[in-house]
Amino acid sequence: MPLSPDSPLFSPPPEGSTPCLVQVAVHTPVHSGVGGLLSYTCATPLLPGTLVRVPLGTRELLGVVWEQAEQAEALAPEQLKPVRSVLQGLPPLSASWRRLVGFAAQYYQRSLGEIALTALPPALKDMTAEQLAKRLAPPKPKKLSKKAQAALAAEQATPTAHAEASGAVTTECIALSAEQQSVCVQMDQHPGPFLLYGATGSGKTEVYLQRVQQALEADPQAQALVMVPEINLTPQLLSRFTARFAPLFGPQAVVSMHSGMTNPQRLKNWLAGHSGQARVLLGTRMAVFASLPGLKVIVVDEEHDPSYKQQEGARYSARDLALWRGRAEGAQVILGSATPSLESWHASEPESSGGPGRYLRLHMPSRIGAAELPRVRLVDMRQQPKRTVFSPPLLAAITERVQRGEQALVLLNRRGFAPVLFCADCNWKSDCPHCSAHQVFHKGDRTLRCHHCGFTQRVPHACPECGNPDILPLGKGTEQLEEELARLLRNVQRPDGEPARVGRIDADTTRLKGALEQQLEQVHSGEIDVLVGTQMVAKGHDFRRITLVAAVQPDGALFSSDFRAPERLFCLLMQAAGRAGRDGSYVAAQGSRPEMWVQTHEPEHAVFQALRSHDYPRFAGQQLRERQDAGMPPFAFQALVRADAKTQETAQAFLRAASEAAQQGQLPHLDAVFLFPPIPMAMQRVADVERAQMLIEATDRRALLRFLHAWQPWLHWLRSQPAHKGLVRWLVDVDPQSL
DNA sequence: AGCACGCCGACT
DNA sequence: GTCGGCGTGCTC
Repeated sequence: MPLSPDSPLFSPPPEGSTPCLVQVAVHTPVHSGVGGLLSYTCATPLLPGTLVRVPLGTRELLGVVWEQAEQAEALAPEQLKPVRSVLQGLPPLSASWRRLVGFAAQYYQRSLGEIALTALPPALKDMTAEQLAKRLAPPKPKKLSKKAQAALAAEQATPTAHAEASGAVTTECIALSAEQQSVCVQMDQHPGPFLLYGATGSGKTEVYLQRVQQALEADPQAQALVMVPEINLTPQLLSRFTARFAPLFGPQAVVSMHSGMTNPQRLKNWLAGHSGQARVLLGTRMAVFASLPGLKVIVVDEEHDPSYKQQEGARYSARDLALWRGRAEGAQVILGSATPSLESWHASEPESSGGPGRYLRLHMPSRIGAAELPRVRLVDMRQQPKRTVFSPPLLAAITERVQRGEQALVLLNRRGFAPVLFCADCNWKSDCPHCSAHQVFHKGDRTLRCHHCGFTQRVPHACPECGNPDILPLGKGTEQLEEELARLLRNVQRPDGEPARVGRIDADTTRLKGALEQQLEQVHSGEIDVLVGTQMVAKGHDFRRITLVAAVQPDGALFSSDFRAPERLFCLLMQAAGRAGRDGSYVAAQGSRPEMWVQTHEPEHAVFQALRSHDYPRFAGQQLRERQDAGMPPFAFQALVRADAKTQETAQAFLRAASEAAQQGQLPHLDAVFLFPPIPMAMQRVADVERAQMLIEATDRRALLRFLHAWQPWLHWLRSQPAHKGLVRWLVDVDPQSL
């Protein structure tokens, strides 16, 4: 076929005077007139995925070369500026990475550049081509960090790990339980995605290790992505992965990525993933965007955890993107949880029973090492005197555990001494002047602190309204619980004759770096007998001698207006229960039985009944039926438009106007979406900003997305109107995780 | 979103 | 006389 000059295949002869045109994604928001790809000139053609530095206004920004958009934007040639520099030496970001970014941008209603540039390590942004070249030059082998060495030594000391480390593929299943083996076999025979539904302590991590190892051994280029919900959970999983894989694939094989790292560390690990040097990348939700050219396995541990949803900027769900990425890149996705999200549970309902069967559900019901699930004891607080904090039977149970040398964990999801101070004479309450919330009384440093905006004051000596010197703490926080428990147990002795010791772990006691590790160590070493804590300690930690867990006041979540509150409470309690009796041989040796205590005013509530029978499937089934009847997710799709303003009325007026614009603007799929009226947010005012929201619901996901996309320009336009002057910001949250 | 430009109030 | 408040407007 003859080529004509205007054929797309025609490439002009390399005349020095005819520069090429490149499209570049830079960090600009969708609304700004420069929300899309920007055109620049360049002396030589550049491959898509190449990193460049380009001028924008007075600034010079990092950008990513994107493929040519279908309709080349008509811009006068003299308006175009040349690319300033090209970051040579870095392999271009792959087409699949760009597709992931493109999908996320479109799905979460953000600009390409915003997603692309926040997915890259921040250190890259202010780095010249020369600095990067220097950085890339020597791939010098570095020795293991002390931590990694210690972990390595520990794992090699155990015979099974040693056998596996030196063994070949064929020996890999030796240490696995029958359940783990069966799960691995099924994962061999099915492409996924999988929902690995395994009780806490059933050995899900070992399954992850096996699957990752198998993929890495099968292909020297293969890479794995392992995600955890919280930064606190990375160290222990990292040491386990490093111990297993460093001997097999080298000391650089396992790297991590989370927001607690310094910029140079993050750059280093990102480059390790991008270059293929790192075989396993372990991190928090941000890791889902890592450049991993050989990606073959994706693990999302504790997939139900709300932390996978980013709550500012681009509000993406790392779990959902992991599923998309796995499908797009042919990588096997494993979602793991003891209490799966209802979304995943529904998606894994087999077709044979009328479900969508999109994921394969694999069940591991047994705890490793003969550990049994804790017996659940519900204490009916209606039978207790008012204001009881520790019911006598719970206190007796804790006392008994301590006397036997066992440990107990007491959970209360509220830090500080008391959630509010109160004057009985004039009804004054310690309200935050900037938020619709109380200031919390912290006895330790004698302060009143707002947990929403951070506003802090000294505790007043008398009521600021009427001068009454008797102002009282109302309600209990972890600080007070610790104090009371220490008092109640002051005459209780451990088997060694020492008095019982009470400790506390929450965001206040772990503010300093390394404090959490240190305090966990105090629990492990037995220095502490009773640990009081927030949900921070309910997740993931491997306590060996805790045989009793108590949730003191879990009822609050039952009165939430959020339809997901019962699900979240169930997960939390189930996870907390999982902290009890993890070491089966210890429990057996003690001759005791692990217990989970729940003090509640509504013991007959479905959440507690399901907890008592450890029957997640029944609970999920019942919740899903309710959701289906009410037309809620996962049977409908939601988005939230939020407006922040100086007054609630301004915020709501903006949303009302937006709603009217949608009705009148001939937007696509208007008939397929339902716009609820604007309402104040549950936390209505934060840091002197009033917040309102409007729920959008649709039964068709694509219709919802297209509608939102067409709606955006109207929202931008409205914001610039004089009528909405007081508006501080607006934002769209697709698949909101709390309402 | 940045960042400039620009036009009004209280400081040395 | 300047420093600095943040309101508009532009960026390939």
